[in-house]
Amino acid sequence: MDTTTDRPGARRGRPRRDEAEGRRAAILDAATAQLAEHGFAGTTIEGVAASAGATKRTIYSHFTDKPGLFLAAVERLHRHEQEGVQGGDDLEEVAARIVRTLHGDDAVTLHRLVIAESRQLPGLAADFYERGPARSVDVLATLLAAEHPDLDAVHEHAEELYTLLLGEPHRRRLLGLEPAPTAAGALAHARRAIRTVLGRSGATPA
Amino acid sequence: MDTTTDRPGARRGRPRRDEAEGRRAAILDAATAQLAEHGFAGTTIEGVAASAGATKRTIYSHFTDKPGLFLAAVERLHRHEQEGVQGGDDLEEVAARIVRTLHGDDAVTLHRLVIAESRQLPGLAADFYERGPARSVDVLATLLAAEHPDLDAVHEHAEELYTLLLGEPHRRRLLGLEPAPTAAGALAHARRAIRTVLGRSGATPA
DNA sequence: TCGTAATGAAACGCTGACGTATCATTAGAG
DNA sequence: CTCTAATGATACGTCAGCGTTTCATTACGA
Repeated sequence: MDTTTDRPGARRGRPRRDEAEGRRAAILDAATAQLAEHGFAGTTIEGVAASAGATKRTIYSHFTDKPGLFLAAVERLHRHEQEGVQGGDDLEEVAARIVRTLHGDDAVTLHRLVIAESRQLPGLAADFYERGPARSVDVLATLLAAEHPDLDAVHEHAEELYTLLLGEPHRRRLLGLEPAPTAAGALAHARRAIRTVLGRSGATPA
Repeated sequence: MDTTTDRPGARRGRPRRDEAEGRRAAILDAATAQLAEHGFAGTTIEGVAASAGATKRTIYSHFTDKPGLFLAAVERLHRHEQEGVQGGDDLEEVAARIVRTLHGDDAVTLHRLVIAESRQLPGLAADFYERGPARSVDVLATLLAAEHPDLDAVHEHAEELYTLLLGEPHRRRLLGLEPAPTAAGALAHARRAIRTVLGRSGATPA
């Protein structure tokens, strides 16, 4: 259930260097889990503290207040996703990696969280879209243009491709209705999406 | 700002028949707005009461408790969406109506709300998917099969079509980044999605 | 070696929200 | 006409959670 649950007999006093680093990460882990499960309003600092084996004292000294903790957790998820969607050379390979990354637990959690709080924090939603979907579409557009030089409306095709790379499986992931796909499933999904967008005929295979 | 904000000099005592009906609807309107904006945990009964021009007394007598109010609001949104996605005869016409309905404020609010609370209420998420996306996919599959008899893997094509009918515009709607499309925009979007799924060539136009 | 920084443990004040109860008032039913 | 049901206005008890503070304790830096 909870891997980092309570640690009742924690030593008191100033922690060692390595402990301090791990502590901060443990707090963010616990915060991410709580935020994903209960949303911002439903998450309690004491719950995070208990789950991370820390105390409110430590959390406040690291993150100032509740919004600070929330933003730090979201920022970390952002970085994870961006690392998983970096460009490559082969369209099919990149598409498959996008499928795997975006259907993973971290990306789905981030996506769900940003949607849930989008009314409260419109800036966060805009930032998410720019750094996430919009950036992925750009990556796909570049590869599409390279592999299919005579394709028109490249950006629109790239957007359709991105939409299909998520598709209903991703919606069901957002709703918590099914687990992440396997690597093989992700590749098959990516191939199918590419074929659909390129018009089944394969339009000018490079 | 708020159309139904406070009504300080409301008459006391038992309301007339028509008043009682309108009151219940006003409470659900206010609850829906608050839930969409702040989520379940962030919504307060007193806030709903103030916004609806009612009192907690009335709300509790109608809906028992906070979850009861939440479920009633979600149920009403569900019915609205289902009314807007009923079957028709023409694929293009039905697809365009799906685009218009699902990009509308009510459907987007419902979608966002269910995603936000999906961890807390998995049953709600499953119910939403069955009554919403899954049902729409079935409607589309029936029309696809009728208009394109030699199309294979009809259900998979219908699912792709549904995904494209939402697409990135719908994701941006969920994130609150853009307004609902116009009727003309929805029709163009539907046509483009159909063309993409049918392979651009138009595959056996009926 | 010694002072300082960072933490644990625990308690505190405060605010806000849920759900209930009381009293006054008015529409509807018999 | 009388009695009841449903509401407004208001206050209340209770509890949870935020952010702070105090004291004890331990690693780190000069």
